[in-house]
Amino acid sequence: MSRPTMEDVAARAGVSRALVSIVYRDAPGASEATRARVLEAGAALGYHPDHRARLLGRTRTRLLGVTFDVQAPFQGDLVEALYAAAESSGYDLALSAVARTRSEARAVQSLLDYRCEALILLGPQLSASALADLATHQPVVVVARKVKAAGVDVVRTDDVDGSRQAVRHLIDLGHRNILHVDGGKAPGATERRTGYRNAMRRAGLTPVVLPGGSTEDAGVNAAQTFLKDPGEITAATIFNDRAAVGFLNTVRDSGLRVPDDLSVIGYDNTTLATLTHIDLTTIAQPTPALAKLAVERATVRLTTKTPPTEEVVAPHLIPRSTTAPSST
Amino acid sequence: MSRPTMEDVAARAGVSRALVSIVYRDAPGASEATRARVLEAGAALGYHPDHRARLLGRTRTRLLGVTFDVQAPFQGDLVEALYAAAESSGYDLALSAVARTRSEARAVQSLLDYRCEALILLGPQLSASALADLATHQPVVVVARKVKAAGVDVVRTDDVDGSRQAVRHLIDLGHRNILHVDGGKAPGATERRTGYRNAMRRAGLTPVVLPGGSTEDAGVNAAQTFLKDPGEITAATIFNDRAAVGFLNTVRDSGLRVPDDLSVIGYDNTTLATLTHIDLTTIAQPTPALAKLAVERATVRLTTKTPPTEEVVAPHLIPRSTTAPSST
DNA sequence: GTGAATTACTAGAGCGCTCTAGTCACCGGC
DNA sequence: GCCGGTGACTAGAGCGCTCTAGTAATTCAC
Repeated sequence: MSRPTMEDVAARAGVSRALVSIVYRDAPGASEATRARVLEAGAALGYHPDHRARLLGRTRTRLLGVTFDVQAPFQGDLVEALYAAAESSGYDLALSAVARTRSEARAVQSLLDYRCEALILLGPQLSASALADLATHQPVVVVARKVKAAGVDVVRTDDVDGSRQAVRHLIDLGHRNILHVDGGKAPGATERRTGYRNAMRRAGLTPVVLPGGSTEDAGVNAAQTFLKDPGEITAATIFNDRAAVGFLNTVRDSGLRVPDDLSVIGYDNTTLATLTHIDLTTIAQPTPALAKLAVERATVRLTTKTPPTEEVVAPHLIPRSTTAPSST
Repeated sequence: MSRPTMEDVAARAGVSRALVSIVYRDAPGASEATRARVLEAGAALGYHPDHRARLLGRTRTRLLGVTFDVQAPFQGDLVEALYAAAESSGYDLALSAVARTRSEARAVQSLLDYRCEALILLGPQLSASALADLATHQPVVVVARKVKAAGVDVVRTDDVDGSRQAVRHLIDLGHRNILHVDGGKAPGATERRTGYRNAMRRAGLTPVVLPGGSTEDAGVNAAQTFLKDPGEITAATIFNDRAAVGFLNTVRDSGLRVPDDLSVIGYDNTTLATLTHIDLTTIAQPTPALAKLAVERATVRLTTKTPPTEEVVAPHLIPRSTTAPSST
C-alpha cells in the first residue's frame, strides 16, 4: 500500500540501494545500461524519491522559504517567477502564506521548521529589527520593500525612476501641467513623489502634488479635490493602480473624458490595470528580474561570505488607453 | 553554526534524547519538573524540532497538500481558511502554486514528493480521469468545482441555490423583469442559469437569459446587447463578479443609473466586488465552511474506509449598493 | 606481466527525529 | 518481605534517503 522506496527499486533492478541513489541524483558512477535499467524499474513501481528523507540525509536542503500575501496579485506574479528562478538555480521553494489571520512571524516560523536555508520575504511588514534578528540565523532577502536592516538583502524596483518615466511619457505627449496624487505614508510613496518632482523641475515645469493614499477611496477623494479647481491640468500620475482606478471613475463621472480631456497613469501594473474596461497606462515592476535577483542573492549569501546588498531594478512604462497626446 | 538538535537539548538538560522527544511531542511519560527543565534548555538553545526528520520517523506525516491559483483572490481566502481548519485538526499544510507557467500536474507532483497524505485541490482544471487516477494513491478533495471522478471527494457551494437567492432578493425588492447574463461554459454556469430559471418560473416570471462569459469583456458585450433593447428590465443577475463589473461600467456609461434605473447582482464576492466605487451586491461562498469540510473529508478518508462524498454548502447574499427597490 | 589508474558498483554510517521495548526505582497489598 | 503495578526514564532500531570509503574488475603504461 505505501509508496515504494529506494530499496524496492534496488531489489527489482538487482542492484544496491546506493546505486539507485546515484541514478536518481544524476550523479556520476553508473553505466548507461544500469542507469536505464534502474529508471525502468523505478517507473514500473511508480517510484518517486521521498523529498524529506533526501533533504535529511544531505547537509544542504536547497530549500528557499517564501512568504507571500495570499491576496496581493503582484506577489502572485512574483511567486510564479520565483518558481522558475529557483528551479534554474537548482533550488526548491517552500511557500508560506500570510493573511489576516496568519501573521508573518507565524509564516516565517513554519518555514524555519521545514529547514529552509534562506528566507525570501515578499513585501514584509516586519520591523527592521525583527528582520535583522532573523538574518542572524540565515540569509534573508526582502523583496519589493525598501528597508534598512542589518544583514538583510533587499531587492526592489527604482520607484524614483518609475515616476520619472511616467512624467517623461506625459511630457512626450505634449502635457505641461501634470498633477501627482501621492501615496501618503505607504511604502514607496516618498520615492514616487520625489521622482515626480525631480522630473517636473528638470523639464522646467511646476509640480502639483495632491494628498492621496493607496486605496480606491484615496483616489476618489483626490479626484474630488482636483475637480473643484482643475486649473490647466491635462494629466495626472497617481501613486498606484488602486488609487488611479478610484480617481479615474470619479473624474469620468464628472463628465471629463479620459484620455481626451485628461491623461492618467497608475503604478504597479496590477491585474486591476489590465481589465479591458479600465485599461490603465501604468508603471510595471519587472517580476522575473526581481525574482531572479532574489534567488541569486539568497544563494550567493548561502555559499559565499559576502555582505548583503540592495539591488534596485528599473521599472518600465506600459502604455494603455488612459494616456493620449495633449489637446491643448 | 547549524541549528541545535534534540541531542544538544538532551545534553544540556541532562536527560536522554528520547525524553526530549517525549516532551516536545507532549506525550505522556515525563514528570512536570523534567518537562519544564527540558523546555527551558530547548528555549535557551533556540531549539525547534526539525519538521522533516519528525515526519520521516513517523508513519503518518499529517501533511495536507494544497494546490491553488496564485492569482485567484477567492482561492486566497480559501487557503487562509484551510490553515485554520487544518490546524484545529492537528494537520499541517503544504502549499503548491498553480500559475500560467506552472501546471497543475507539476504542482501536484511536488506535493507528492513531500509525502502529503492527502491532496486538496482548489478549483482544479485537471480532467476527471486524471483526478480519479490521483485518487487511487491518496485521498483527493476537489474544492469549488463540480466534478464526477471516481474516488474523489467534492466540496462546493450550491450554485443553483445561490442564483435562487439572487432572484429572490430582487423579487423582494419589487422587481419583476429580471435578466440573467450567463457564464457560457465556465464551471458553475449551468447551475447558476438553472437556479435563475427555476426561481423565475416559480415566481410566475419569465426568464430572460443573455449569453455572457466569465470575464469583464463578456459583461461588456452582454451589456451592449442588453442596451439595444432594454425592454422592461429593471434588474440583472450576472454569472460572476468580473462579468458584472464589465456590465456595470458599460451600462453606467450609457447613462443608466445603478441601482436607481437598474439593479445588478454579481457572484463570488471577490475583492473586486468589495471595492468602494463598485460596491457590488453579490453571492458569497462561505470559505470557512468549505475549508472545514475539505479538511474534514481529507482526514476522514485518511483514517476510515468510507466512500467519497459530495458536500454542498449553501451560499449567501451580500447586499451592497448595486441593488435597490424597483422604481416602477 | 606487474602496478597504477579508472570505472562500476556496494557496505554501512549517518541525518534528526519517533517509537517500541525495555530498565529501574518506588509503592501498596497481603 | 515478596510480588505485581506504576511512573519516569533510556537504549536502540528504524524512517528513506545521502555520501564516504572501500572492493572488484577492467584497462593501460611500460
